[in-house]
Amino acid sequence: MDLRQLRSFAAICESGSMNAAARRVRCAQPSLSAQVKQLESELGVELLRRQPRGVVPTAAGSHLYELAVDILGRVEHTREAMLGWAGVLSGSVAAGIIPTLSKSVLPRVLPTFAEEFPRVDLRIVEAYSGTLVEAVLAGELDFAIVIKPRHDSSLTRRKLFTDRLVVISGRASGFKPGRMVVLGKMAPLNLVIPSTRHSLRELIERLIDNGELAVARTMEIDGLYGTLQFLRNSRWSALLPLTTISDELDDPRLSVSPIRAPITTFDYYAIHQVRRPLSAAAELLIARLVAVLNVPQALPY
Amino acid sequence: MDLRQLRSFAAICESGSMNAAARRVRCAQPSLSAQVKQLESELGVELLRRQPRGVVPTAAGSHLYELAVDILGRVEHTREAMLGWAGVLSGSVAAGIIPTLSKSVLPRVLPTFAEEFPRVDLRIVEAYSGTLVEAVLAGELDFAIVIKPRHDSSLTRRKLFTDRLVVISGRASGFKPGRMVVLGKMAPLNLVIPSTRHSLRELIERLIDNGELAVARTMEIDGLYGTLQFLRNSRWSALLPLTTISDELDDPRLSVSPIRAPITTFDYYAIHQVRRPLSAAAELLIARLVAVLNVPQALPY
DNA sequence: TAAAACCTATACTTTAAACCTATAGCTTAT
DNA sequence: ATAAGCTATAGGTTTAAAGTATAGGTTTTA
Repeated sequence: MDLRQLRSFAAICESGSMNAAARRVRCAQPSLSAQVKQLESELGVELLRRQPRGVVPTAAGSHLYELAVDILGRVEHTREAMLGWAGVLSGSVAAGIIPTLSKSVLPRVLPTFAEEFPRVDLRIVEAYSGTLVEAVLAGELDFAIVIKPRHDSSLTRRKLFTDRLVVISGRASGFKPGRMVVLGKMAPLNLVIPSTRHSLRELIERLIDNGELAVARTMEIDGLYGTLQFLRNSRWSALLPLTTISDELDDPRLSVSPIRAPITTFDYYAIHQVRRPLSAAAELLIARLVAVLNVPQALPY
Repeated sequence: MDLRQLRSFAAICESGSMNAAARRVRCAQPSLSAQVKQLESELGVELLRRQPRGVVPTAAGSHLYELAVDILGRVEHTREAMLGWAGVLSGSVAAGIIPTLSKSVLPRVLPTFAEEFPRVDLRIVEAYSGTLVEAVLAGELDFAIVIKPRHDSSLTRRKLFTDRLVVISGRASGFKPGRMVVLGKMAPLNLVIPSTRHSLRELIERLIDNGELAVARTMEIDGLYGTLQFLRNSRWSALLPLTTISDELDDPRLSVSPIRAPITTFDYYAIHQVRRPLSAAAELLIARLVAVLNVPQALPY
């Protein structure tokens, strides 16, 4: 009987399926199958009832789950007690982050964080909000930072930061950098918009539908780098979060225009499972991210 | 952090030395060295202070020891709970037994025991009392069955059975099988005696010194099979426990004579560490041994 | 009713880690 | 001063775990 076996077994019980648990524990499904089989062989008891839709713990399996959770908790407590002895922040953090934020924020946070806390095992997943929410719910991520968290009773949400959209265009389009604009008074734009998987797509579409933003043509491009590269060489524009393009503010081939009206702000939220409180390391990582977000994004004009 | 590492670390703390712990855990010493090193590296704390005479746990090491013992105990409890679910006796038993008993008793107990309890991991060590006591004290054996346990406050002793010496001789010596004898009235014997490592040597020497047994010549032979083979082909005799030679009672080349006087009885004791109570499996093994010992050794004459 | 999707179990290969032997380096007894 | 005892390191071997591919079976869908 091994800690790894107990961890796997607990994950299977909590996931209700070996496949889901395999994704969560980040290993191949046959490994879990073999581990459970080994456990059952060693203990001489059937632990899981294999069913077409997954697995269900037997009475013995449920009992083992209770005991295993207790043991695993104590092991974790022991590890933290020992690491606390040395005054070292430790643990593992699996965080999800939307591409919008990852481009500008991660490079400013991760290097120092990783160097400052070498015993913290970091895993960063970049994906769209929907994917991240699923991953958090499946237990694959400790937390995620998203824009529009869907309401779920098993999720805790915490507002981190309010961002604003800006108009970013190629210089060829003739916009004067730093000049505040009122969307409704602009000439119809050639607008690059993200795919529907992107949370901001909805916000942008609403502006257009409400007549607050006139568009001549639209083009759907997914991927920030591709969008920016296209803008640099064209007369097209895009609506992007200020945070996202903070590195491009002084790019001579781009023009960034803050929006005076209408209100185009939106919020970033951290979400995590209610039943899985964030570790100290995770809290600290969030704090670092927020700190970088709060650095004033003064337009340098 | 692994259960194996915790087990090794606990054994090292209890042994006070990696070498002693290696013998106890039954592995090579470098393995333990590597495990501790790995543990220290992972936890970022020095756990053991290496000293010339062994190792001493640091403050962090002592704390880890407490936590590890708790965890290991719960793991053991979990295993037993699961095995109890299936109604299977299990565990591992390391038993020491003196050659005097092993020859006649083990063959009658071990086969059925091993078959009846397939999940019990058996280890039987055959050695003289002194060696066995040391092994029990070192934690290498769960218990041992010996004749004259030396008094030690950390050992628990339990009387199992009272045995008696008999005179066993080659038929050529002219003794009538089954005829009870009074040692003092016998003609001087050519007597085979065991080495001083043997617990019964002292008892036999006392008989001689007290004049209760007259000997013409003595010969020291260690090893039961050698002694019996020699007796079969000579006019020599030996004083052996009745239990030991119960299989030779109807050997036509040997003659066994019970002793009427003086008292030549002695006792077998089970010993184990006070701080390590016997497992259910160990208790059962002892019970089986006693049961076989108590089978009446009626002389078939 | 047939096919597609999903889940678990097995066979086989590859990769990783743990173990063992031998030995060096050091300290304490004899 | 030499021998004995303890821990640490190096190198080679072996065992065990993980991964890929796939078979077998059940439910859902077209």
